[in-house]
Amino acid sequence: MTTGFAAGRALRLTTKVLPEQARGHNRSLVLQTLYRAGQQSRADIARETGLTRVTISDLVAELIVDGLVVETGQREDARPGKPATLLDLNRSAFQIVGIDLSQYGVFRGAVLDLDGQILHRSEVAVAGSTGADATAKVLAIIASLVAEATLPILGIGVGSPGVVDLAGVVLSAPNLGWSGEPLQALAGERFGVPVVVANDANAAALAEHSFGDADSDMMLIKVGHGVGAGLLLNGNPLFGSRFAAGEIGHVVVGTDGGLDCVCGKRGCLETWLATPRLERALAGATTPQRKTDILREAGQRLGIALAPVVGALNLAEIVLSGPTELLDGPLAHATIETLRARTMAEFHGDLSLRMTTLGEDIVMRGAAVMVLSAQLGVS
Amino acid sequence: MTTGFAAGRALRLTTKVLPEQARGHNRSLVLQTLYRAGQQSRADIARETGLTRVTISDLVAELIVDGLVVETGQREDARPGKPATLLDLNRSAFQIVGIDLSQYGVFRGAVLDLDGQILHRSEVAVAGSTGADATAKVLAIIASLVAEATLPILGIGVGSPGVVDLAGVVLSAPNLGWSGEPLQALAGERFGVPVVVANDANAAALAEHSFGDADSDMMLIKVGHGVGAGLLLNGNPLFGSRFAAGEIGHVVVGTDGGLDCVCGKRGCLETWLATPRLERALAGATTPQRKTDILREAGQRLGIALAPVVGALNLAEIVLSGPTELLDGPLAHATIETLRARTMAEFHGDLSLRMTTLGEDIVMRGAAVMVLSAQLGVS
DNA sequence: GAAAGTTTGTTCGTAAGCTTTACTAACAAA
DNA sequence: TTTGTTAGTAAAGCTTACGAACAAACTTTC
Repeated sequence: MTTGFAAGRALRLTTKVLPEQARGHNRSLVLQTLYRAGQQSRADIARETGLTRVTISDLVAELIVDGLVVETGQREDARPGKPATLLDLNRSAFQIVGIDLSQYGVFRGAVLDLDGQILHRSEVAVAGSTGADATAKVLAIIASLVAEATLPILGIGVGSPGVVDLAGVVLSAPNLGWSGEPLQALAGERFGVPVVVANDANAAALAEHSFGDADSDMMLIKVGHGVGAGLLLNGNPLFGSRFAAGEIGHVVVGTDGGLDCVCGKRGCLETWLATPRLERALAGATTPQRKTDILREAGQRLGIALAPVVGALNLAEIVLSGPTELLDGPLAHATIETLRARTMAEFHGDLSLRMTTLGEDIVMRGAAVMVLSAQLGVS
Repeated sequence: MTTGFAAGRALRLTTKVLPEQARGHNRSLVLQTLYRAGQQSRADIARETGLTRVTISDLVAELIVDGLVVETGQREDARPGKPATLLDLNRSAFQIVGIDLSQYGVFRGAVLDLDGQILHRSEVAVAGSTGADATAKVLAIIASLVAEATLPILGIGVGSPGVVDLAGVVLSAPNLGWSGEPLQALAGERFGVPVVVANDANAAALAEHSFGDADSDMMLIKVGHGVGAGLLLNGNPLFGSRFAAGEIGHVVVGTDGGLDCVCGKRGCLETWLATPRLERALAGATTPQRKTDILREAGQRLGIALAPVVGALNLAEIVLSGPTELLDGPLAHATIETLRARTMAEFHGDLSLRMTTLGEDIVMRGAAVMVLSAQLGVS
C-alpha cells in the first residue's frame, strides 16, 4: 500500500468546506471548461469534468439564469443520437477594464472582452503626478474607460508597480509616491463593480499563462524603468511573506563591484538591466561590436542573478517582457547561456527563455485575467 | 465593491469537488485541531472551526469509531454549564516509522509516536552499498523498526537524498546509485502500510514547520556531504518542474572563479560549503583567525547564492541544518550580513536566519510529518 | 422503410452533508 | 429554589450530487 505525498498535501486546509462552497467550485469548473474549449454540450462538459449530466444540467441552468452562459444552437455534425445543444460563455454579456500603471510616464488602460481582446484603448500622461494626484489620474482613466464600455463591466483590473497586498492596497510604489494607497477599495467604492489591484509583474505572468504559451510554473522578468519579476508556481502567483515577491531589481549581482544604484548599494540588477541605463550605455558605444558586448554583459548579469532562483525552484520556463530591441537578441542569448553554465543542466534540460508574445499590452491583459479569475474562477 | 484577489485565486480548480470530499476535508480539520491543541471539547472544536456543534459531534463520532479519537474525561475547571467532555487524538493508537537516508555512510531510522517523539532508533552502515544492495538495506532497516513498534504502524516515511517524484520514485540519487528506484511502491508492497518517500531537505523543512518554530514560508538549507534546500511556501513543499526544487548545491556562486567541482563546473556552492571541503580547509588553517576567515567566506558565499532567492520569493525565514560547530557562528553571521547587504532591507526587515532546533533527527521527524499529513491530513 | 441502436437532456426519487431549531443534562450564582 | 449558561443530542429541512428511467432525435442496419 502506498500513498501519494502530493495527495496527502492536498488535504492541507485551514477552513471548513461547506457543500455550498463545493457547489461554487463546480460552477467555476463548468465556466472554466467553457472558457477554454467553448461550444460544448452539457454531455461534453459532464464527460470532461467527471460530474454527471444531471448535475451539469443543473449547474448550467443556474449559469444561464445568471446570464453567464448561453445556448448557441445545435451541433451540426452527423452522428447517431439526439443532437447536442451547444453552450458557450456569454462572451458578449460583459466587458473588462484593464489598467497598466507600470509604464514610465503614462497610465494606459483598455476595455477588453472576456477573451482578453482589446476593444478600446486610453492613455493619460502621468506628468510627474504623485500621491493623491496620481490616484486621481488613475480613477479618471478608469472612468473614461467605463464610459467607453458598450456592455456591463464584469470588473476592473489594475496592474501597479511596487508592492501590493492581497486587499489591493499599494503598500509601496516610490515612483508614484504611494505608500499604503488603498486603490482597490477606492475604485471599488467609486465605480460599484469588483476591482482587483495587484503587482504589474504578477499580472503579466498571469497574462502569459492565460493568453501566451506559458505553462503553470514560470517566472516572468519585466524590464523597463526598473526590473521586476512575477512568479507563477502551480499556476498560482507567489506573493511572498511581505507581498514583495519578485522585487529582484535591487538584488546585488556578482562579486565584482558594479555601478552605484539609487538604492545606495552597488551592482544591483537594475544598474545592469534597466532600460535607461542600458540605453545610455548603448548611446555611448562606438561600434556595433561594442553594443553587442554591452547587451551580452547585461544578459550575463541577469543569468547570474537568476541561476540560484532557477536552481532553487527548479524552474523550466522564463519569459522576458520589455523592449524587444534590447532584450531579444544578444541579451537573451547571454542569459540562457549563463543560466545553463551555472546550473545543473540535467535538471533543467528543457529550460527555456523567450520573449513574451503579448507585447506591450501584457499588463492590461493580465489585469483582465485577474478579473476573470476573481469573478468567474476562470483562467 | 471590491474583490480579494487571493479569494479569487483560491477558486482555481482542476477537478470536481464532491460532498464526500468536503466531508473528508472537515474530518481532517477536526483531526488537525485536536492534533495541535489537544484536549478539547466538541464545542471547542466547533467554535474554532466554524462548523456547528452538531456537525462536529457527527464527525467526532465517526473518528471515534475509526479509533482515531478518544474521549479523555471531563474538564475540571469550575464554570457554569454542563461540563465538557474532552477529546484528543488517540495518540497511543499508532506509531510511525521514519527513515533518514541522507547521512553520509549510514541509514538511520526510528519509531516515533504521533507527536514526533522518538521511541526507538536503529542504524545500519551503508558500507558503500549502491543500487539494489542499498534498497535491500533500506528495506531491512524498515523491517527491523516495524518489528520494534509496539503499536500498529500508521505509515512509513522516508527522506531520501536526490530527486524524488510525487509517487515516491527516487529519480536520481547518485551517491546511492539509484535512478528511477520506486522505493515507495516497493516498501508499500513489502510492508502493507502506507509509505511516503520524499526528498530529505523537503522532509526537514516540514519537520521544522511542524515541530520547530518555522512559519509557513521558509527555506531550509541542509549542509552535509552535499548542500540542498527544502522550500515551504504557504506551508506546502515546493517540488519544481522536474521535482528537483532545492537542488542548489551545484549552482555557481559569484563571478570570481572558485574551486573545481565534481560536476565539472567551477565555484559551485558545494565547493564552498559541503562539510568535507570545509573540514579539509579548516584542517589546513594554522590560526584561529584563519579558521574564522574560512567560515566567514563560506557564509558569504551562501549569502551570495541565497540573495536572489530571498529577493525573488520575499522569504522572511531561513533555517540551517547541519553540523552546528561549522554552521552556527561566523558562517551564519556572514550569511545573514551578506543577505542584508545584497537585498532590499525594507522588504526583509524581519529576515531571520537561524539553526534548526531539531538537530540530527530532523529528517526522520520530517518523514513522520509526511505520514501524518498523508494519513490524517494533519501537520 | 421499419427496426434497432446511440446519444442527449430531463424528470424523479434517493443518499449524504450541513444547518437550524429545539430539547435535555448538568453545572454556577444568587 | 430560581435563574442563566454551557454541552451535547435529536429531529426536521435544505442543498447537492447521484442513479434509474425515459422521451426526443438522430444514424445505422436489415
